[in-house]
Amino acid sequence: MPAIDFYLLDITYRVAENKPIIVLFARTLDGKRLIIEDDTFRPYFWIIPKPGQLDNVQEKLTKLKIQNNAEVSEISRTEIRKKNLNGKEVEAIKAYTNLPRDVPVLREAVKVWDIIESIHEYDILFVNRYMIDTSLVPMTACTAEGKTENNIFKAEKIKPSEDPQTLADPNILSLDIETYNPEGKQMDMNKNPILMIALHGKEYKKVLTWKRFSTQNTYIEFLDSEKSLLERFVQIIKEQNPDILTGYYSDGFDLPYIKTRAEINKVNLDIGMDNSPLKISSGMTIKAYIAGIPHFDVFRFISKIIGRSLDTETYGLDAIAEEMLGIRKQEVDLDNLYAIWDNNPEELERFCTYNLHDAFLTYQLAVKNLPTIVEMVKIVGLTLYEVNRMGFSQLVEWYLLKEAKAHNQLAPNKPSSQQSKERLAKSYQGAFVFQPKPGLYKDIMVYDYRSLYPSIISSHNISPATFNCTCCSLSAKKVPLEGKEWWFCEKQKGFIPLLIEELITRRMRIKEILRESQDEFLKARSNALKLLGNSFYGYLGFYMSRWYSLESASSTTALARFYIHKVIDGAQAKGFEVIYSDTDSVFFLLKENPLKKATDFVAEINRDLPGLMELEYEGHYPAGIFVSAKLGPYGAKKKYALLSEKREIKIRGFETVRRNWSAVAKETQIEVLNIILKEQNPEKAFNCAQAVIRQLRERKVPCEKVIMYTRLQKEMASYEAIGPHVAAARRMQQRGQTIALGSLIKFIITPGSEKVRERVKLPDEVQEGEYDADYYIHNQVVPAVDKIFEVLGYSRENLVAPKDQKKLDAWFV
DNA sequence: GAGCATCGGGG
DNA sequence: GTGTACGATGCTC
Repeated sequence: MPAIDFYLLDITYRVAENKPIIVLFARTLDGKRLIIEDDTFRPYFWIIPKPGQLDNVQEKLTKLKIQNNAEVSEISRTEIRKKNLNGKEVEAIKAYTNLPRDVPVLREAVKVWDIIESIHEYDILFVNRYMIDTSLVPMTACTAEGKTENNIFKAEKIKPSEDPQTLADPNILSLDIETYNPEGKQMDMNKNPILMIALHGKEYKKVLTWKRFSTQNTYIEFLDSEKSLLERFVQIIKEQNPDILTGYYSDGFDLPYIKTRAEINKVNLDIGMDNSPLKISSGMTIKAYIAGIPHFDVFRFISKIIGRSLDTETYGLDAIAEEMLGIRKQEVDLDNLYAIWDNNPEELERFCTYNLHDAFLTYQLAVKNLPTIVEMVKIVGLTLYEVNRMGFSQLVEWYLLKEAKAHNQLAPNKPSSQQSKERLAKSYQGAFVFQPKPGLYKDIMVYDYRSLYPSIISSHNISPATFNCTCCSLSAKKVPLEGKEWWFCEKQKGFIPLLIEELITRRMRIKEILRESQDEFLKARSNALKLLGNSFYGYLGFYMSRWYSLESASSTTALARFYIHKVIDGAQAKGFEVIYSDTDSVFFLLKENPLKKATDFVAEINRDLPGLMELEYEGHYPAGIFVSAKLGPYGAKKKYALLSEKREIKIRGFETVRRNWSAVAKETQIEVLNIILKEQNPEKAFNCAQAVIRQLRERKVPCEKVIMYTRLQKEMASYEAIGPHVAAARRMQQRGQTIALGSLIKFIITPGSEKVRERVKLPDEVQEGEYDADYYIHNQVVPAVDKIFEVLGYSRENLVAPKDQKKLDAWFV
């Protein structure tokens, strides 16, 4: 029988003659598009009868028939299987139906029978069920046997290839649109047309627009209407034939916009590989699907998965591209695009450049993030489209569902709404954070537990199935939680701890290889394994989880507290001064102790740790500063700055660095920390801060350093309190600029005796030196550094009104 | 302070 | 479509 090798890109199904037919969208190894159909797979779900009712249930199932208008739902076939459900062996009936849609109908009918215990896996989408049961892995090579009919390969057998290579160098095409928008942030796709569409591929650049102007740019192509622009867009997608289509928030903006405009202009958007149209599904989250072309929304992936490991707090394209690529967006005044479109089309070129640049950034971000998402696809076993739209808990859940099949486990059900409410109402104790003592320290040793939560779950066999097992009730060690008699099985490894152990050891092996050679794909795999492994703990305590277990989640944190205390107490007993600890890390001072004493101590801790748990050396920091909290004499948690051996400053939690403070405040803070930590010269740092204050007073600070930035949080009309930024926004409106929710407001506070809001001016309205020195001193520079100097014994008054400086005998505590 | 509502991203 | 979102933040009572 003819066989064919292919990369699987996407999957859907259709119904013909009361049979479901799986449709696989693939790319052959030589780059051609291919549709494969498999009509051998049938929907099913599981029923567990009550004890002694197996035959009764089975017989009743065979007779079950639900008539709904012309449609009849029935169980076509049953099988009896021994399965495992949360640690218990059960006899379950596998009930097949004709069509996927029969499953919910029949489940409703069976649900009320009093001879059944429970029903399982009735809500797993048909195509996902297919992916799990066949073990096919998207983006990697698969093999099908069968024959070609009418350009469609009819598969009889289908499986992963012997050597399942990953699709290398896929053809990615990114898109970005610009729209007519006279109302600022408020957008109306039913009213306002698309003005431009930019497309960017590896060797492809194009901007389509429908107003002519003279240009030398060959990538700009003029059309004569929005309708022809959209038609040309469809044509280009078909010509370029991308393996992946990407955009930035294209789920929620670009593609829905294109869809709406295509409907208004009566343009056929049949860009699916089966000629089906672009589908926009608007539930609570809007999604854009194209059959056969995985749609990769970079924003979705970053905001759900990658974002938390980035420094940026906003997920706008500009901030993300700057952090991940080191390239920013082009600056244009988008608020005026509509006016220029109407009145000055000769000025449109820079908007086309801007449009293309956004598509370029998106393309680069897609290339950069694809390896990680592809590794996730390979672990979880669902399509890129699906994985792209999942959060951490869903990734874990689908991974568990896939592995459940392989381990003969039945999946527990999702909670009912009643159950989720009950789960939401419960909480438990989290991580331990050591209250730091404010101070400037030297020779700080930092150790942390490697993958603390995952390694606890694995090493202590934590899972719903192993919780308070009957076999170990007397012998097992209890979880260190007061008032609880909790333990986890010590005889039989649980399904979840087994998987997490696998993830950890797989990652350890990869990291071993990575020590020798830097390989981007192995790095991505390591990253994907880490992200997934770290999500198990959260998953166990997440109220929507199938394998939810509050006992497991709270035992994990209880053990984490136990193990971190072990290090804190042990270090103190050895004579080290512990200055800080948060969740999985401990900071202590070396003082006069030799380094060997610290390494010996840590080796001793490691000897007693079970399983995969390990306390690792994180670093030695020659200097570090911990500042005090807003209130009281104790130190602020999660707020410190360290100097590494490589003489790099590591700042945590100083909010002024991140927020939209003026440059003069930010720069002063960083400079002060640098001098204190690198030169260990508080006096010089103090003088530096005083010098800045003096320069402010003498109006020598350039205006660009005193500009403040705020993004409008509300529509202008809804502001009751007129803060400086609202006053600035009003000024901008008076000058004819369109201001709405989200507009970036730049302003400067100028001198005078009126209220602050009456002294707000826009950057281009002020002369050099025209700023309110007192305002910048007291509201910007001083708050940015006063906590730092407080630690050093300088008071706020010293800083602002320079007199003789206080002399400190010892800078280091 | 709990409970409800909105927002994010995009032009 | 064998599915329904999520976590942070602000506003109101």
